[in-house]
Amino acid sequence: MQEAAMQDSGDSGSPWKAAADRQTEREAKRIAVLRTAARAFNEMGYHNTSLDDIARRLNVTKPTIYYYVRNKEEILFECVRIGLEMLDEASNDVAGHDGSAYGELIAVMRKYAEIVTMDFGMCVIRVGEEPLTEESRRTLRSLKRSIDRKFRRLIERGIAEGCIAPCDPKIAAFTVAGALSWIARWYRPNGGLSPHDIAAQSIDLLMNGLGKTPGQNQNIRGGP
Amino acid sequence: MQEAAMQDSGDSGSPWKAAADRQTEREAKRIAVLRTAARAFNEMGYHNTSLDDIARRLNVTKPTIYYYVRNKEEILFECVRIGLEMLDEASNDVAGHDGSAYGELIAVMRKYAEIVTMDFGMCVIRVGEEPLTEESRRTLRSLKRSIDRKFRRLIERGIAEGCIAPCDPKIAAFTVAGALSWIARWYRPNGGLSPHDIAAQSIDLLMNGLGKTPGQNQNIRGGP
DNA sequence: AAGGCATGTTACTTGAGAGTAGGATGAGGC
DNA sequence: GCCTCATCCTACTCTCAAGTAACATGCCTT
Repeated sequence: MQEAAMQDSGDSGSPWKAAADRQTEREAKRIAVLRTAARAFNEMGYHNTSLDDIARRLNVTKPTIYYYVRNKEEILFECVRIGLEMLDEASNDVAGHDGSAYGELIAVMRKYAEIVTMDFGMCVIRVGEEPLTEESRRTLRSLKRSIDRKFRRLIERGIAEGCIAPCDPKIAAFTVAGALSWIARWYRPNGGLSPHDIAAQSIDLLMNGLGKTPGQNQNIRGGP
Repeated sequence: MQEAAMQDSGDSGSPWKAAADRQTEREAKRIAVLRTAARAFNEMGYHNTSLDDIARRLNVTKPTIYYYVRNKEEILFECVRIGLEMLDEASNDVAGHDGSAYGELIAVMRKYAEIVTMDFGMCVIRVGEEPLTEESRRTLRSLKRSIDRKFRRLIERGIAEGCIAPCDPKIAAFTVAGALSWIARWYRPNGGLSPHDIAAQSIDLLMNGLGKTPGQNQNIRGGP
C-alpha cells in the first residue's frame, strides 16, 4: 500500500535526490489520477465516466492520463485492487482488541465499514469488476477470497471460543460482509450520519440481532 | 405486475379473441425480451451486453427488439421496475404469518431474499441504475423509498410490540436490506445452496445475531 | 382475392469515446 | 550554450454498438 502514501517528498538540498523526488512526485500524480477516477466512478459509474471527464477534473488533457496509466481498464483495476488490499489489511492491524475472536471480529468489521465509505473501498462495492478482463478478474477474485477467508476463520474461531453462536461460517461471513458492504451504496458524506456511527449501529445489530429475546426464533425456518 | 404473467392464451374458437390473443402474445414476447435481457445483464453487465447479444439469444435480429421496446434504456428501466415492484409487493402478500410484526418481518425478509435471486430482482441489485436517465432514476427511487418505508414501519411496529430490540429503524432497515441484497451478488444457481436455505440462515443471523449470549456487547461502541 | 396490418429482415448511418502520433515546453546536467 | 529527458498538449484515427430506413412475408379481415 505504499502507493497510497502521498507523503511529502522531503526536499533537502542534495542533488542526488532529484531523481527520487521526480519518482515520488510521479507516483503521487498517478495516485491522484486513480483517486480522481475512483471518485468519478463512484458518482457516475465506470461507463459514464470518460477519460476526458477525469482529465478535466485534474485540469489536464486526456493524453496526460495515458502518461500515468496504460488504459482505462488499468485505472479501474488499480482502484479496486487498492480498495481490496485496504480491506485485506484491515484484518492485520486490528489494534486495541483484546485477543478474543469476538473483539477482533468487531474491530475488523469497524475497519471494513470505514473503508467502504472511502474512495477506493467504495469502488470495490459500487463499480464491481464487470468491465475488467478475465485476467484482471482472476487477480481480484483471489484477493476477495483472502478477505472472505479471514472473515470465516474469525467466525470459526469465535464459535470454538464459545462467544459466537454455531452457524455456517460461509453464510455468516457473506451476510456480515453484505450488510457492511451495502453501506457503500447508501452512505452520503454530509448526510448527518458519520461512517463511525453507521458502523457502530450496524455492527450492534449484526452481533446482537434484531430480535429482542432469544428463543423467539421459532418461526424462522420452515418452508412454504 | 400483469406483464410478468405469461399465461397461456386460452384459444377457444371465437374469432373475436384473435386481436386479444395477438395482444397477449405480443406482451409475452415483450416479457421474453426483458427477461432475456435481464439474464444477460446479470451475467455480463449492462454495458457489456449489446442488443445484438440479446437478439441472438432470442434467435431474432436487433431491429426486432426495437419492435417491442423503444431503446436499450427502456429495457433496463423495465427490468429494474419489475424487480422493484416484486419487492414492493412482497410486503403485501405475506401469507401465513401470525399477525405479529415479528412474523411479518421474517416473511417479508424471506420473500425479499427469494426475489433477489430471480432474474428481475437480481437486476435491481447487480445492475443498478447508473445507466439510466435522471427521469427514470427518479421513478425508481420513489419505488425504492416505498420498499424502505415498509421495512422501517415493520421494524418500528416490532419495537412497539416489544419483539424487536430498540434501534434506529433507518439503519436497521438498511442493514437488513443490505445483507439480503448481497445474496444477489454471490448466489449461484447449481451452487449447492438453495435460495431458501440461504435465506433461512441469513435471516436467523439477522434476527438473533452472531454473538452467542446477550450482554456480550460491551465492546461494540467506543471509538478508536 | 385483395388490401392492410403485424412482424421481421438486410443494410445502413451515426456518435461517442478510447487510444495514438507527433510536436511544444521547460528543467537539469555537461 | 546545448543536449536530453520528462511532461503535457493539439489534432487526429478507429472501432463498436445504438439506432434507423426501407423493404419482405404472411396472416386476418372483408
